[in-house]
Amino acid sequence: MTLLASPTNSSPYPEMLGQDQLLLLQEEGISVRELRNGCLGSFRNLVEKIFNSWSIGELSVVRNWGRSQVEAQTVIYENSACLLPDDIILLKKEVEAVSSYKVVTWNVNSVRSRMNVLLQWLETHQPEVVCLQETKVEDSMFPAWELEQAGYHSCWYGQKTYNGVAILSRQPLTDIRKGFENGYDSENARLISGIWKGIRIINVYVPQGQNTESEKFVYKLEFLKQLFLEITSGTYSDLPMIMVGDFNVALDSGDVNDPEAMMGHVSYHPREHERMNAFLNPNPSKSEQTQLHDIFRCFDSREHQFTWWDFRTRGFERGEGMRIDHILASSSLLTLMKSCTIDSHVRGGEKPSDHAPVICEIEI
DNA sequence: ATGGTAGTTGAACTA
Repeated sequence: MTLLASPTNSSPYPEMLGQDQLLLLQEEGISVRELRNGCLGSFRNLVEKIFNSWSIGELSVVRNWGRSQVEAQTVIYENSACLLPDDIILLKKEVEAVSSYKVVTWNVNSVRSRMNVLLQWLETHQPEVVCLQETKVEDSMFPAWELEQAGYHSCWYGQKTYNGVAILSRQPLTDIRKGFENGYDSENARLISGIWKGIRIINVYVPQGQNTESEKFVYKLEFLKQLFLEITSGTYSDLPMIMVGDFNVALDSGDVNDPEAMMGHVSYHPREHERMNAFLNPNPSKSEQTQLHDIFRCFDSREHQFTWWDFRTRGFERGEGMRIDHILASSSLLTLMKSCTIDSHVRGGEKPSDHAPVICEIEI
């Protein structure tokens, strides 16, 4: 798979040490004295390499004070550090070039009014990619500078008062796309995507739909249909994808408070489920990458794990909400996903959004 | 069945 970075296996030592010594350096460690004697080239160069590796944590130096009974100690690197002949140099084994990253979706219900909460949350959770919905800010006013101070690049697609989406990331995304490729619904800022580590990150804010008799419900269904067309078009389907956002659809009976009461109402309606199933159900005509999965349900089968609670009914305090914010990912990413959680804690905090962040951890 | 709250923009709209 192209998204996997090849592990870096670049020891600086092969040209200065024999293969046996290199192996010994990793397994048991070698004393500075022995290294000097077995050095193939200039010992000064070798020491220089050792100091460099030491300073960046690639090796450790163990001092045993002439192999006396005194307990050996690991010497912390510092500028004035020196090596003694009996010090043992131990090269840390090549750690796999795999890291864990948090990818987040969060309907912030106005990014500007949520700025303090958002910055605090970023500081605490250190996510890699954060997809925001309902930023409610036109592009010229997006708080990119403050987010940059917090260590995040941003791309955004907004409008005045309503809607608006943005993606924050430690590394800048590439090939950023705003809105639908075919021009559908260009007056509403509800869709943005970009490529991160060979994965297309798609961030969407699906219309809420008001009620099933409303024109807005028709719009919601059409939007979901267009979204499916968008991601199954040739220009998206080559890369694995993580599609996240506020879908305004609870997928299953466990995702609403009272399924019988909710059935047929907006956000829990068969026609909405039909549209969502287009993404989730296996379909031989779909490309491999557009077969998506509800990542939260890969890890957590409990009922009532909500991501949204109504301000008006004091839903959070009453424990009544819906799971309508989702992280969907391609089949090919499933084995890389390590967890998926909802941070409902922040929903109970100061000046919360009505939605909680959903976090997945991916190992790449 | 209604209205409850929050956000934005300036009395009405969306969620």
